[in-house]
Amino acid sequence: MPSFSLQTPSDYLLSRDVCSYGYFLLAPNFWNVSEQSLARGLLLGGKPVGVLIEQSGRRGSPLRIRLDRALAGRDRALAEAQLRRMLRLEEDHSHVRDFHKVDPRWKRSGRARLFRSPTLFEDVLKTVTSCNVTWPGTVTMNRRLCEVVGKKTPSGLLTFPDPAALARTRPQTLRARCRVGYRDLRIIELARMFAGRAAEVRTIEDPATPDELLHETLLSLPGVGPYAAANIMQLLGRYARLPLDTESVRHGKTVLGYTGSSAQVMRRVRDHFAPFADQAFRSYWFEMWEHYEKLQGPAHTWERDTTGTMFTASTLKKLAAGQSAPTPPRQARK
DNA sequence: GGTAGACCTGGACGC
DNA sequence: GCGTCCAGGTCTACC
Repeated sequence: MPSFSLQTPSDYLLSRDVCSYGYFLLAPNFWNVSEQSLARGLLLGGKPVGVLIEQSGRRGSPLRIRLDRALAGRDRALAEAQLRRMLRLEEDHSHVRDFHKVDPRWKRSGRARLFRSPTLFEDVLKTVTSCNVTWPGTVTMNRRLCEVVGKKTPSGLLTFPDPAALARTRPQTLRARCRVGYRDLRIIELARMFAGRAAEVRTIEDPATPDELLHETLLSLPGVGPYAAANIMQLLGRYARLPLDTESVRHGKTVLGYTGSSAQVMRRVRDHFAPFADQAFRSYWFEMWEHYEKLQGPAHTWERDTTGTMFTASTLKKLAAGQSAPTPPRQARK
């Protein structure tokens, strides 16, 4: 099996830094709990390749990337760039230290990096498929998008659909087979914008774009409102805005002890994290993540098809109340 | 600028 | 097993 190694920042820990955001539970990602490794397909110039990512030994040790087909120079560079994006390998130790200076609560565990997708397009689609739907619905939509529009690698792993393929897909197919509902036309429009590298996409991808303009541009995308725009911003490494949703209200009420209407609780949550300034999202997120781990155990022990499907409001409510969790649904959080 | 209602799916619940 | 209710963020129409 062809393989190569990838250097990591001195504090990098695969199990902690992958299992840090719910997208690690969404297809085509597959976190193998017993092996503590991540497998998925990547698309390199339209051609699929399966990758298996492992880290043996201590934090900061290099990653071993096993491939299910050999890669030539350019494809190898493309694969490496996608893996670096997904694993946030550009966020080095000094970057992590900056966050821990603002919020020292996470210094001991070392939490700072948030898992994301190999491409911005996949991050945008994963965000759009997490809106106005419960978590099991997001899980289903991503799995079916990969099964129906994604490609199979030589070893049978799946890739996330590329924009060009999704742009060619009929809305009825997305609705009937991928269960995306009314999101069908919005997803196709997004795919067209990314496939055609629309001006909006170039603005969003440009690291020099100021936060305000980035936010406005994201809001102009189909299917992207205030929650999705703020979430895509954190996925781009802009942590000042909070993607406030019903989970924020639940966190505000159950963990922070706030009372009042949803709008009032949301305002208090936003004000609570305002002192963390441009690190607000990470403080907010790791507080919520710690709460999930208290209820479900460490994230690196969550199986995609069982624990990973259980993040529904009612399950969390029951778990928080100390009741036993119900049997998980057949199919396999943010 | 603020608000009400439609959009669609699937889980929960009652019978 | 079936029917009904409800959760979930975005978008449009309307005031």
